[in-house]
Amino acid sequence: MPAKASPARAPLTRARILQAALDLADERGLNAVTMRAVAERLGVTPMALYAHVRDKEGLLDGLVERVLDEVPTPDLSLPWQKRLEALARTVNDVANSHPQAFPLLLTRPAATRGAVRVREIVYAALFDAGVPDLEVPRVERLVSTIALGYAISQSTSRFGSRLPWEASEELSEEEFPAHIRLSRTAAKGYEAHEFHEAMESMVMLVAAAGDKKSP
Amino acid sequence: MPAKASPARAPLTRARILQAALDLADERGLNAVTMRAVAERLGVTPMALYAHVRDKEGLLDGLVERVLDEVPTPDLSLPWQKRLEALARTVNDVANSHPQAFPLLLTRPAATRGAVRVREIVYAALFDAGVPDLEVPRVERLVSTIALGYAISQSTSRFGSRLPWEASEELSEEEFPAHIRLSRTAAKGYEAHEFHEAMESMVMLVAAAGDKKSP
DNA sequence: ACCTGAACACCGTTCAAGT
DNA sequence: ACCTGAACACCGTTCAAGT
Repeated sequence: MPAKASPARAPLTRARILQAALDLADERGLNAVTMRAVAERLGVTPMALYAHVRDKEGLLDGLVERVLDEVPTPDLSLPWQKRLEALARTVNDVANSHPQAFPLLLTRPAATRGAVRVREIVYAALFDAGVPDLEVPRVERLVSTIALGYAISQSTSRFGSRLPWEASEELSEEEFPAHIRLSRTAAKGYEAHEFHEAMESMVMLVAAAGDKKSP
Repeated sequence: MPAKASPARAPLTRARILQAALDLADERGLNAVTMRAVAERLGVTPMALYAHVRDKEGLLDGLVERVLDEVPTPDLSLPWQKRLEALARTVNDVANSHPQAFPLLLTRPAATRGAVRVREIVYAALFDAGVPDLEVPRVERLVSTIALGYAISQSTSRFGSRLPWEASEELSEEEFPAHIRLSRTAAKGYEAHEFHEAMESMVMLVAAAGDKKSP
C-alpha cells in the first residue's frame, strides 16, 4: 500500500495561506482563525506564515481580499439597473457562502485592488444612471453600505432565527405598542425575496439621484 | 497628608463593568477590551467579573446594550420623517462617540431590551408612514441597516482618510476608467452633510413603501 | 531563501480556597 | 455571597539557529 498522504508538499504561498484561513473561518468561525491554526492546517510552523503576511491583521486583510475575489464582474453590456442588481446578488451569495468572514468587509478599510475592482463597477453604473460626477462617491458609499450591510445582517445572526416579536409576549402594550401590533398580524419573518426587494429600493435611490440634475 | 486614593471602593456592579469596558474600547480599541484589562481598571481580579457577566462574549453583548442605551428616544409628537431623522442623527452621534465599540451593533444579534426599544421607534414611524403591517419588518430591517451601516462605515476607517481615488494614479485608464474620471474632477471626499443626505434618501424609501398600498 | 524551535508576554477560564 | 490566587491551555510575536 502507498505511503500515507502528505498533503503539505505544495509550496507555501500567500494564496494557500488565505485559502486555509477562509476554510477555517467557514468551518469553525472567525475566532478559530489563528496564526497557529492556519499554520497547522498547512503542516507548517506558525512563523513560516510571516514571510507572506505581515502579521495577524495582515492575515485578516488578506481574507477580505480573498472574499472580494469571489465576487464576479457582471456582464457590462447589461443596463445599469441589471448590473447593480447582479452585483448585489452575487455579493449576497458570497456573504452566504462565507458568513463568518464576510463582516470583515464592513469593518476593515477597502483599499485593496479587489475593492477597487468592485467599486469601479458601481461607479460606472452610477455614471450611466446620470448621477453627477460630484455626487458619485457619496452615492457609491450609500449603495455599497446598503448592499454590504444588508448581506451581512442577513447572513449573520442579526436577523436571527428568533423573530424580533416572538419575545414580545413579555412586552407590555403601553411600552411597546408597535411590537404588540405586529405580533398579532401573521408574523412574516425574513423571506428569501427580501434581499431582492431591498436591492430594488437601492436602484430606486440611484435613479432618483440620477434624475435630480439631468431631467 | 491623607492616605493615597483608593478608587475602587464602589461596589462591583454590571454597570460599572460595562462602563470600564466601554472606556477601554474608546481609549485603546476593541482589542484592548480583555477580561484582565477591565478587571485591572476596576481594581479587581479577572474572576470577579464572572459574577456579573457570563463570559467574554457576554461582556461584548453587554457593551452593545450599553451603547444602545445612549441612543435617546426622539420626541414622539414629531411627524414620522422628523422622528426617523432625529433617531438617525443620534445613532450617528453615538457611533462617532464610540467608533471602536459601535461595529458590534451590526455584528451581534439585536435581542436585548435596548434593541427592542429602538426598533419600537422605527416600527411606529413606519406605521405612521402608511407602510402595510406585513411590510413593516422588512422595511425596518432595510432602514436600520442603512442607518447602522452608514454610521459604522463613516466612523470606522472604511471611508478612510485616503480617498479611494487618491491611489488611482497607479490605475490604468482601460482597466478602471470610472476611477480615473473621478480622479480628474474636483475630488470631493466625505462631507459632514453626507450622512444627512443619506438619511433623506432613507426617508424617501420609507415614503415610497408607504405609498405603494395607501394611495 | 525559507523554515524551525524555544522563549516571552500575553489571553480566557477552571478550580479550590479564603473571608 | 463575593472575591482571590494559582494553574491550564491557549494566543501573537521575538529572536537565534538550522538547512
